[in-house]
Amino acid sequence: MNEQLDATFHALADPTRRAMISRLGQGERSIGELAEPFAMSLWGAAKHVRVLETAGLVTCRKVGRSQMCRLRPNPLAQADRWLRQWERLWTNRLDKLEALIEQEKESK
Amino acid sequence: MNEQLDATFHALADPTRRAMISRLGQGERSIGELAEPFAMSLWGAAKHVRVLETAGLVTCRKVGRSQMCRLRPNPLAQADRWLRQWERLWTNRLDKLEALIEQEKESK
DNA sequence: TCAAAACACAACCATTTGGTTGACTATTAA
DNA sequence: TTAATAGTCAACCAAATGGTTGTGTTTTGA
Repeated sequence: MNEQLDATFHALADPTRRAMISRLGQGERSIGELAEPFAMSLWGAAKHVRVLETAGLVTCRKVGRSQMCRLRPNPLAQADRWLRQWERLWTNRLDKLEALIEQEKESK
Repeated sequence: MNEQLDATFHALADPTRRAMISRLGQGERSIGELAEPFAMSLWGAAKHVRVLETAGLVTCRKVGRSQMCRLRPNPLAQADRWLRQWERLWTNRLDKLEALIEQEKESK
């Protein structure tokens, strides 16, 4: 249970892996496609994908000679829940959520 | 900017540090008080506090011979914003937030 | 059939992490 | 003044991280 949070936050702590998640947000991608934007070997990228996979953030399935990866929703929701616990403590105002969603638009 | 997210998620990826944050949610604590629940040297605990501090999650001020630490709100809000970006993509329903807040109550 | 593509795997490397200990400094209390 | 308390610091250690290369293996396309 706590290990899940460990793995999730650890997986998110690397900019390469966050970029991969962003990429996967646009749809299924192969490991090669995920590796391509980075100056990194294929095997290096595959290890990042493996971290995301063992953290439960991503699932992969074999399609021909490619490994197609896609996002899984549940684990981030758990991490988000943990964070929001503190946000609530600080703000004490739930309708601040609206303002955050506005900021999110311009940051993406 | 991205380094901030790196540091924040990395700081949160350790159960000891998350427990320290929980403790600090109840109010200011000294480093010794933060170390006490763990079977860990004082210096080990101080290093965890230093990670939280350099990630900007915590600030410390010297009070007598003690170092009093307390939470800072902003960085977690940024991490939360990042996570919610994906939650939105998956759910496409903003009012699911209410259900998550319900779950949060029983988990704490 | 045969070569290239997409990946798996082992082995290796440098750096970081999470932890320790022992000696030191500064503050407080008796 | 003296002794205990709270924390700092340097040095060290084992294990994990993030990366590489070289060598397979499987699948596809020509």
